[in-house]
Amino acid sequence: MKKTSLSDIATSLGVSKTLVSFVLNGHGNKNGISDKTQKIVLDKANELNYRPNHIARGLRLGKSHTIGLVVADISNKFYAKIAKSIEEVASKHNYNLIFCSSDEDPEKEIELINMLKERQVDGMIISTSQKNVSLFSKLKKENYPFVLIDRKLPKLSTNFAGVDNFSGGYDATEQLIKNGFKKIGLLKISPVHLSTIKDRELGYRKALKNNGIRVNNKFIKTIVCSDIRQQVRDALRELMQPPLKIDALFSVNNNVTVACMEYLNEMNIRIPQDLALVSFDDIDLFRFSYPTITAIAQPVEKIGEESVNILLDEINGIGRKNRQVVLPTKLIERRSCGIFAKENGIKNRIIKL
Amino acid sequence: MKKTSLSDIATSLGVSKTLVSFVLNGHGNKNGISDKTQKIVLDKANELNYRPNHIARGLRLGKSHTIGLVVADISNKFYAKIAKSIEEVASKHNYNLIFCSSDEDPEKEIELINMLKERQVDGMIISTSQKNVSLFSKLKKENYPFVLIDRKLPKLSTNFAGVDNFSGGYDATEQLIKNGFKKIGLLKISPVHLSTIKDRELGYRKALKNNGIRVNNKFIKTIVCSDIRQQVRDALRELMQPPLKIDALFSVNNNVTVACMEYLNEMNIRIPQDLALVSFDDIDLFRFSYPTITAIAQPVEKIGEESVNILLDEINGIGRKNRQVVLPTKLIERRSCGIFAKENGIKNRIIKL
DNA sequence: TTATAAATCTAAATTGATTTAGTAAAGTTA
DNA sequence: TAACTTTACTAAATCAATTTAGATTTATAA
Repeated sequence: MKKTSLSDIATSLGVSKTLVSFVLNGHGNKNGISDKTQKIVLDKANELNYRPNHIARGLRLGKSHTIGLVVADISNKFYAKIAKSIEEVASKHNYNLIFCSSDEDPEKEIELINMLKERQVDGMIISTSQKNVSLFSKLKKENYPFVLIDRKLPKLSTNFAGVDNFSGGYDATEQLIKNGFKKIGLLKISPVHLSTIKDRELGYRKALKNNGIRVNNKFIKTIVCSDIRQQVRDALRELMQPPLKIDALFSVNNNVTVACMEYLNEMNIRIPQDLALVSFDDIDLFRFSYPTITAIAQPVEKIGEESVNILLDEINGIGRKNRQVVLPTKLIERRSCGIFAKENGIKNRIIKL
Repeated sequence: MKKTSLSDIATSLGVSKTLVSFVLNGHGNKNGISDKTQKIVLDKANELNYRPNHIARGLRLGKSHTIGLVVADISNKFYAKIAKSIEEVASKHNYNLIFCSSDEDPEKEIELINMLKERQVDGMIISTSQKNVSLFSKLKKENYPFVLIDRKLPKLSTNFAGVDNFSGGYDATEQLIKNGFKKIGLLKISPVHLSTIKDRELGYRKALKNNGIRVNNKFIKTIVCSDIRQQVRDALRELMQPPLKIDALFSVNNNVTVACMEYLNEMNIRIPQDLALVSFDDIDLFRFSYPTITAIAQPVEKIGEESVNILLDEINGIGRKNRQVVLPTKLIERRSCGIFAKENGIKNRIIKL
């Protein structure tokens, strides 16, 4: 059963393709096609179960009505949720999504973006792993519409949708300080050049400083994202033993946090009695884990929504260039940050189950 | 900066498009293009930063090198993981993915499949919500390559990749029986016509029967998927009160299980002391929750992998039709099913933290 | 009755790549 | 040197739609 094309309809009715195209696109009246003819065409299209060939139309119009989405890691629930929200909003506007994951590999990201260009996507939404600005300054020069999400490039002005990571890092750290902790470690994740990681660390440093605590650089460890499990083990081992002996930890990434929980559980190190914990990114697991985990929540749906809106505006030539939407984060207080510390005194932290 | 096309290269070198096409597709030698000319073309393509227009090529070749993926619910971690694995395997074969979620709506599913056809995807991978067989028998008649995943249609022979849900349901139930429970409830999820749900229930029934326990239909409740939270509450309330008073529960869906945990926690009903629990689908959360949750794990990566392989084989006209890959499930034993029941006697179930 | 306007409809170009069926020129052989 | 082969290349059709510029036909007005 061959697919029905415009010409099939035209031929079978003995009219021109032009006429059929006009009618099916709703331009019949505008082009003075009689109502009778319009009905005949519509009926025939229906009868033959006509479906327009989107590729042919795309070629002719130079538009694919498709958005490319490149996330850094689709297995991360944070990005999965953003992807879902982007898909939803895009499909409301009749745009489709081609989605891909760069797996934090800048080279793969470049390849993916080239692939998406070959596929003539109308625009892209990207959470970049690039250190260098060149990929995106080129894209800007080519006038290719794109929006960065989550991570921004400090040296380049682009469209952006994400959160205020500095405040997030600040709030997380301050919560621990408020609860009486002073020796607060920081686990960040490589690549360290990412704006998100950097800003969260700056927030951490500022919070300590504002509360009269000296930053100890030995308390700050970097986890390489390809080997989270092992590196978290090593880092925690060092951080928790003398001479460092931290009593609280701020983890800037949910995958790192989960690895921490795994290790701590294995070692019978109690949260928060032996080590208090605050994580960036609020994932489902943190509500149900033992103990529940205090986290900095990001408005994921909102980020997805805004990014699509900005992109579609740019595609349609509406609005200004280089729009930056920076959304607030929210601290979700749970058990892991030692919320009972104050009541019971630091020496004798107790939590209720 | 306009994009470079084949003609641009041809014109700027004063040769034909044919020649350029031959060279860039590696058919230069086959078509007797001299090495010198080939080099000139390659260099020029490089200089002009030529990228083939995938849409134009797709139109000409009648192939888009794109696979459409329709899942029932992308926010379900189970499908998210399958999607990731499919994307990975597909991209290895140079295929891209357009992914969409039907949100368990059969009408939306039909629309999505039509949309994917308009976009000329070379094939589709679908976890269907259809009750009716007609959509897919039509697709078969049209010779459109597709593979069903997770859920199959008992009345239609198609390509399929998924697990043995009957055994999964059987194992889950038997585990509870082994641990001394006799009043075992079942929470299934609507729409109930889905093969997965049906088979899991059959497994549950068979396990009870084989162990000499009469099936009590009042122990079986259906949760409507659009209102999981409330319906789980109502169902559990009824199941746990006299006269039913179940002591164990088999939940056939991870979202339902999470809702159960939430409710039980709220009500201070202890797992497994007051209610033992086994869930279908092993998600991260179950490893870290309090208590940890016994679950029937599905080989998600494998399902994704197999589905792509079957689809690409069909697209390339290799292999037989209607291939069915049924993979085994695996019971992951954790705390929630009362693993200490036997040691301590049923009257005095104790778990260690 | 003829010019003009309005109402309907169409031929052909276009989009960017692939591919079939060639051509032209140079080289080889009888 | 005519006939053939080989080498190196190209014109034009094709895919399925959209759209510009115009062609008919009919109706209206002078």
